[in-house]
Amino acid sequence: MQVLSVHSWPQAIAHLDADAFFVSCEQASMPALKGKCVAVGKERGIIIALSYEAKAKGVKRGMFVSDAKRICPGIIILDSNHETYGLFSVRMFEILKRFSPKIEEYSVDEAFIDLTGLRRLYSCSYEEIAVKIQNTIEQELSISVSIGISITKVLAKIASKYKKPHGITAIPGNKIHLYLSNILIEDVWGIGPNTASLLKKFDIKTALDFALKNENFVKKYLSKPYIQIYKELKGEPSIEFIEKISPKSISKAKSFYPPSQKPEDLILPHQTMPFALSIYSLTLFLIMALKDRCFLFFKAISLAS
DNA sequence: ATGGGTCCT
DNA sequence: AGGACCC
Repeated sequence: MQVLSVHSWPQAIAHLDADAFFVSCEQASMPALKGKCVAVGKERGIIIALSYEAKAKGVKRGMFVSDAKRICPGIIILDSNHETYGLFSVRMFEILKRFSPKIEEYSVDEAFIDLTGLRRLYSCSYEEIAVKIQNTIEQELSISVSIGISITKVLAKIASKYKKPHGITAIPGNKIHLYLSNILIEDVWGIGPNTASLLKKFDIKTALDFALKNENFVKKYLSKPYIQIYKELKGEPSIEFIEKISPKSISKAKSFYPPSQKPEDLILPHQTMPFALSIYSLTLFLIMALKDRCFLFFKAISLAS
């Protein structure tokens, strides 16, 4: 089997993914819930997050609460509390910033951490730095995380998912092929159902099958994002590391049931009022928040159907 | 499933 | 504007 990259660590990118984040936050706030079947999503009647104990009983995300209770009697269903999750998230990123100045906040519960060159500072391997990060978050926040380390973002993503929950997986450049052969093409970050089925027509079933194609093939059939993924799978960094997440737009959208046919439909039904109010409060919020940044302006406040 | 995003063509 | 993909 051929080697995709000869160097072990030309750079070291970690991807951190919290385990069952929303439920972990609830369990950290209410320790009596630890080790139990717990889910979040009571208010809408649909499960949006669940503990590993509940997953083991076959409860799935998107399930009706009523079905979850049937499959898993005794499951504790909680209202979601996004403000709390946001606070845990902020504290988690604060911890990460103690380990490296270069952090990408990818979502509430995910981050990329550039660890390149930090082995000397910590006098240990990249994998051991990841263990220190994992332990610190565990001790200070009572949140369990999984961490993957490799030489590109796409490979770090694969690594963090490789062992979960509470896993640490390091994929050095000279061992990429050993891991990619176990990864289905549809499980690669950025490869959705459409692209996966296209690639399967060319007999590409695993991430390794894709990485071993020649570049001309990839350029012939696929667009830019997929060429980047292809390069990253081979160990060549192509996706930019984004240190600051500043939203380019803020919007509020809602669908109407039944679909609106005429302008009055958007005004008359009383259930559209909360939407009108939220647009109004969003506008007020933006005016307050952007007051002293005169280069920002409203391009559109839209109603979507 | 749904709602909020990004990037690319 | 529409498509594909992400969490």
